[in-house]
Amino acid sequence: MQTAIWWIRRDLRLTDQTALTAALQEAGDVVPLFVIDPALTEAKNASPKRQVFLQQALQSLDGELRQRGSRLILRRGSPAEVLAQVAAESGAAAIYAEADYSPYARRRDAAVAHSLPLKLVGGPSLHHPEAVVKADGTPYTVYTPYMRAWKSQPLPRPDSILPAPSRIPFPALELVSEIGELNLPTDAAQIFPANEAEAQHRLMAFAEGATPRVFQYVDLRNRLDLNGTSQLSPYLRFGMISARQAVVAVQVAEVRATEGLARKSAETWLNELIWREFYMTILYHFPDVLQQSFRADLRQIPWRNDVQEFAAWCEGRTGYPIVDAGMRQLAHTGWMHNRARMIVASFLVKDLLVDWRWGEGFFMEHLLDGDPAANNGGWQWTAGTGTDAAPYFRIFNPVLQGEKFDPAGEYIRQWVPELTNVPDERIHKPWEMTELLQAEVGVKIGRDYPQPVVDHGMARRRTLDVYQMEKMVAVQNRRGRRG
DNA sequence: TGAAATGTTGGGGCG
DNA sequence: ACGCCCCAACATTTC
Repeated sequence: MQTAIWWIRRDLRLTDQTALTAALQEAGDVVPLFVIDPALTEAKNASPKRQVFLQQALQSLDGELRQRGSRLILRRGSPAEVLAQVAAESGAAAIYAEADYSPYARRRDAAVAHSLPLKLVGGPSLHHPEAVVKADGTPYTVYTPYMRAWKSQPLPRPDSILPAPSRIPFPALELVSEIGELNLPTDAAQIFPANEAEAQHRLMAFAEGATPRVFQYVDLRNRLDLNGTSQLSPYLRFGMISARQAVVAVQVAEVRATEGLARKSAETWLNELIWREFYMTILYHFPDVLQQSFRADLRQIPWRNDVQEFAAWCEGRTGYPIVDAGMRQLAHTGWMHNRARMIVASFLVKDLLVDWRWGEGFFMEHLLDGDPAANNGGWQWTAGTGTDAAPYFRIFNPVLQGEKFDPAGEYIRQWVPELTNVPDERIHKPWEMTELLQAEVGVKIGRDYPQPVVDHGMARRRTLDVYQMEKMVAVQNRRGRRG
């Protein structure tokens, strides 16, 4: 009987588990291994929240494995060393893992493959970053043509989703595992329970059934006060469902949709999954975007980087209720509605003129779904510095965004409770309340809730000036170098 | 997956 | 009855 290692990274599931399936097919016994890698846990912008989520998911996965005659081997250390050690201890002839395309992951895997028989199978996206490229082999840098090419590739059949194996033979060996030593907070009222069953359940609740929520996605997805999105991002991030499963589920839903709006809704959600793969592809082909703006003409913006204003943003006390609600939702739950992400990001970059990389880092420290490709893509989009980015002059007005997407102020009242009694007409601009009204509703602006950290109208004109100047300078520099 | 500034139109008040 | 003005409502342009 041959033994193989199933090296688990960001694919913490047993359903549609191509790497595990390959290991089971090629060898009889399988050692499921997760390596806690100090290069990740001690990296800049590492996230304690995400670490807890991960460790809970590992504990849950260990339980699932035990029901199938296996168990999770958890070790700490450099992956290359740990893998060599476990291979020696178990006599494993091969290591199977789902591919991972981040720059660090590719370096790490290349180093492992240099000395060990590593076989990468499948990946966190449906299509490999090299599979969806232009006719001349170069990558797409604009979303829409990428999306069309993505959809023109062969898509999985619903019956191609692999069921979770019922038995996973483990070699007759004693292998040390640190899984029992995890010291986890037991917070029963978690918003994102970290286990595969929860992920599968959420996908089902969102995309299956007679009238699945995905059929209303177009109408509700931007509403901050309603539960219109799938809230699957942490689970996709850690592969507790596969991208293939999500795509198959939404395709099936789309076929079943009888009316146009339902079909369009399913299509819109699929497009969001494709944005995820678009940004993975961008990072794969342009790893430099983690260091600097994709667009060369916007690399020298004179950011203000006011540390006190940045702190006000981080802590949800900018004085703009919709911004503060988003930031507090993030701090409290490790997740933020996507519309809120755009609003708070626009505010940080375009109202406060803080370097988008500061915001990117903060999000990485707090988001359960924090992923370098998607997070970087989103921030560069907002800053107008990225691929297919928002134009520099697109600046969100936090009051109008609030009025549009949280019309009754319910999202604000949930996360900024000090404003609970502010009337709807003032909930998005509480600083306009008269002294009398402030006294009536028990909120003195400047004492109980902050004065706006900056005037939006002034900030908007300031940013337009700065970006315009920056583009002019870039054009002149190009001329200067040429002539 | 914006918002503000500017332009146009047309109804109604008014002398 | 007519012309003038105001301005809301909508459209277009600009950032």
